[in-house]
Amino acid sequence: MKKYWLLKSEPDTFGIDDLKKKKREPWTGVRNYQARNFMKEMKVGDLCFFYHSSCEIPGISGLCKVTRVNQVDETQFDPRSEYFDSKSKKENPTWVCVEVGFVKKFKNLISLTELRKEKKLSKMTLLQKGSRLSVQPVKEEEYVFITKTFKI
DNA sequence: GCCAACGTTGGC
DNA sequence: GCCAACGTTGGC
Repeated sequence: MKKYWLLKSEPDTFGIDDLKKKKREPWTGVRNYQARNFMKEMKVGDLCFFYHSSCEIPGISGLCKVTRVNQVDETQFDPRSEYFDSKSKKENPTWVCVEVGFVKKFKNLISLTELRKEKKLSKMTLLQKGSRLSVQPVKEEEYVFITKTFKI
């Protein structure tokens, strides 16, 4: 059963255009257990909305798909990385991630403001008050509604 | 195990 | 840059 997800990224650091250029990218830098656990649930072929956060117009910028699962996030072992984790052991890495591949960039970014206008999306995790998870599940109905409602 | 203090996220 | 909401840390 294919599942749907949403991944947040700051476009100034790594946006949909960067993924388009690189084609594939390991989703490193997640340092929240709940977010990591969702990545552990992902299967190859699952689709993920690519969300731009902390920027001028936050919103969903495109689509990507899971291309590899259970990847070790190497940044946890790099002392120069901002994601370095001194407590993580090579033989049992704390942080694992998935690799994602570019699928498409939406013709128009679906802004957070537009998403909030949709009553059918009111239960969406992204739109809940105080929701900061950088990796979150998206219900199939939500995925279908969004891809049908907006010109992507 | 509680909880205050601190750090981070992310919209505005 | 502000600040609300949430997560983590560490003393007790």
